[in-house]
Amino acid sequence: MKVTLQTLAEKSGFSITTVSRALAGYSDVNEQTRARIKALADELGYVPNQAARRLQSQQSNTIGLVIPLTDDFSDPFFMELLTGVGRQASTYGYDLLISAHPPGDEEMEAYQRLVSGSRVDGMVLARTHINDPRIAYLKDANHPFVVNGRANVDDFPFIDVDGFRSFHMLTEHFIDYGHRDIAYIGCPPDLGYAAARQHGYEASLTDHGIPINQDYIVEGDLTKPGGVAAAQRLLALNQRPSAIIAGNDLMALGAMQVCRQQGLTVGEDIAVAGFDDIPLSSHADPPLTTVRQPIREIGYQLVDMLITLIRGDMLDESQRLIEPTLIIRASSGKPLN
Amino acid sequence: MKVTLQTLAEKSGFSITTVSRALAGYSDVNEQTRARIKALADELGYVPNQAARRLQSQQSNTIGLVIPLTDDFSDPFFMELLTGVGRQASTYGYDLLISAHPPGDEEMEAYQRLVSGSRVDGMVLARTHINDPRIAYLKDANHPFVVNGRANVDDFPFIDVDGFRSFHMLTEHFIDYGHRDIAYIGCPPDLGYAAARQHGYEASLTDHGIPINQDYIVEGDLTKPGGVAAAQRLLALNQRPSAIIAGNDLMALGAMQVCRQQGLTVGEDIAVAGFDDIPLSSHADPPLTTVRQPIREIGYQLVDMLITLIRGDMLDESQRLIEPTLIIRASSGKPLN
DNA sequence: TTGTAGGCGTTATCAT
DNA sequence: ATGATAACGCCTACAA
Repeated sequence: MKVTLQTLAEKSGFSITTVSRALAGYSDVNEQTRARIKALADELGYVPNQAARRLQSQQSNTIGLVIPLTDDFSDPFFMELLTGVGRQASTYGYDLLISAHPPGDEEMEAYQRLVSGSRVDGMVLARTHINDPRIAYLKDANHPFVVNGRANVDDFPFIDVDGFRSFHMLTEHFIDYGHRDIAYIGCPPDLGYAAARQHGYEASLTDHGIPINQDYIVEGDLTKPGGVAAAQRLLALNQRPSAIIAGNDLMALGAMQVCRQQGLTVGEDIAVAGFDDIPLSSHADPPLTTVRQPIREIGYQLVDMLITLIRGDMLDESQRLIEPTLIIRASSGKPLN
Repeated sequence: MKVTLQTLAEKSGFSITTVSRALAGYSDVNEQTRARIKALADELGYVPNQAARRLQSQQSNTIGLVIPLTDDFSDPFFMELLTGVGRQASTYGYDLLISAHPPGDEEMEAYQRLVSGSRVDGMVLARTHINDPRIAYLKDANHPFVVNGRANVDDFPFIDVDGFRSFHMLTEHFIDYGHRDIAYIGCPPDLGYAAARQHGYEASLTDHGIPINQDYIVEGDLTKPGGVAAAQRLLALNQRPSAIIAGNDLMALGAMQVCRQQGLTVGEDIAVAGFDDIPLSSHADPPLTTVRQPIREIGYQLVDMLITLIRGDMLDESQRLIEPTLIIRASSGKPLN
């Protein structure tokens, strides 16, 4: 049932070599011969065996992507990234290998299996940590990889949305609306983008001479329950904030939920904003003000970069900071007077 | 830089065979020898080359999943499925190969590449069509596969949520609330589950002696814009329905949007329900009544089945219909009196 | 307990 | 224009 070059060779009377080259389009094959072989291949439904091809070519034509599995996982971020990466990979004729890993699991092992085992030609990393062992490993292994996000050492190819700008914009927006008591639900500090986001928030306050109130800065874990917990702490303060900026939309949605439960009308009594613009956000009640990062587009570009690296070509621009877009919705409320 | 069995053999002084078997845990290797070889392998960071291993074993230890890429794509369904499948696959030590395909593209070619090219040991199919060429192909190729969803011939392993029951339940629910003018936004009829869902709806009406009004049955395309279009037609009817059941949540959300735009308050002036319970639904305004299918759980079970098939074992139960859960939310409104 | 000798399917090199 | 041969890295009879 399995058709190999061998099969075609026997049935056609030519050698394996000739069959192989006829199919590969080499010029030194008689057109008659080629036609006959191609017809036969079609007829028998020949499909090259990838394992053999890879063993021979030392290439896998596959891109790897590790998805961290949180339990909270309807994470739309990865779906979008996956979509972008998968689509673009397929246009290059590359497969996409997904490794889905429970958190805490030895994630590094997954990387080693993929990389050193020659399963993939290159890796796409996302959600980087400040000291990311994966980056260290891939750099050390001298294996092609691209990153969405940054780490403390930035001497590797990455594409990221400008986190500083994003949160600066959000904070400006609220200050613009008249808020001064603006709280911030941060991201886990070990994440690559955590610092930049918080700096953006703080810088905007400072720009306007608003002192930074440490009570207004709480840490979140990127999940909705995390947002709930954080917001509860903020609303329990003696002087509760009039606006809350969350490090991502999921946490912002959690915060909104708490506000509602405590009888506050989001967009009137309190303003809330997030970051990501996940689909949920535009449908939330009220729709959530946020910052959009073009994740799918980032996925495309990541693959472009990665393929370039895999081919051994030079990157004309190995680090891109993408301009975010502020999306103002009803959760911001109206400007205070 | 690459460490192969060859490398270990040279450095250790043993033959490739011995090294191979020492690492594979064969019993006929001197424990001293094994220890030395293992230590060496660790030290040098040996990782088996997958391509070679696959070529030899004729197995890929990989499961394939094709994701259809619609442009409307924030489709949470596949993310959930992917999560379930990926997670379970990894517990079996299997990789997950994703093929993301633009719609209309020769999807079949993707399958052929994966299957006949020996890239994957088995396939997970989702969103099946009524006459699904993929199923025909995989059956013909005698290649292990499992399906989420059904087709017109059901002699293959699948797991599906009971679509008939689901829409029967939804319709019962609305009839219970006092509705009689209940419209249905259907799914593309070529989808495997389309018929069962509509039958569930119709059967419930018939059970209660409510005539089936063809004007109340319109076809949708599973997208939100599709739901918008369908709802617009329904609301333009002389006697507009008092309740709308959509074939999935995305369309239901589109319908809700139209209702709002036309000045109707969903949950009061008109009732709306969907199917899937995507994350969006619980956050919609008002939250959407729907039916939940445990997608991730289905993903686990699909992989269990598939691995069983790959190993050549028998399935004790090759077709499972899963009981859906009705989730009543505010979009149903209160019972009419 | 260890080693030798194939072979998995493909491509590249070198003859013919 | 075509074919024989080797090699990619691994596994597994079969020998020793």
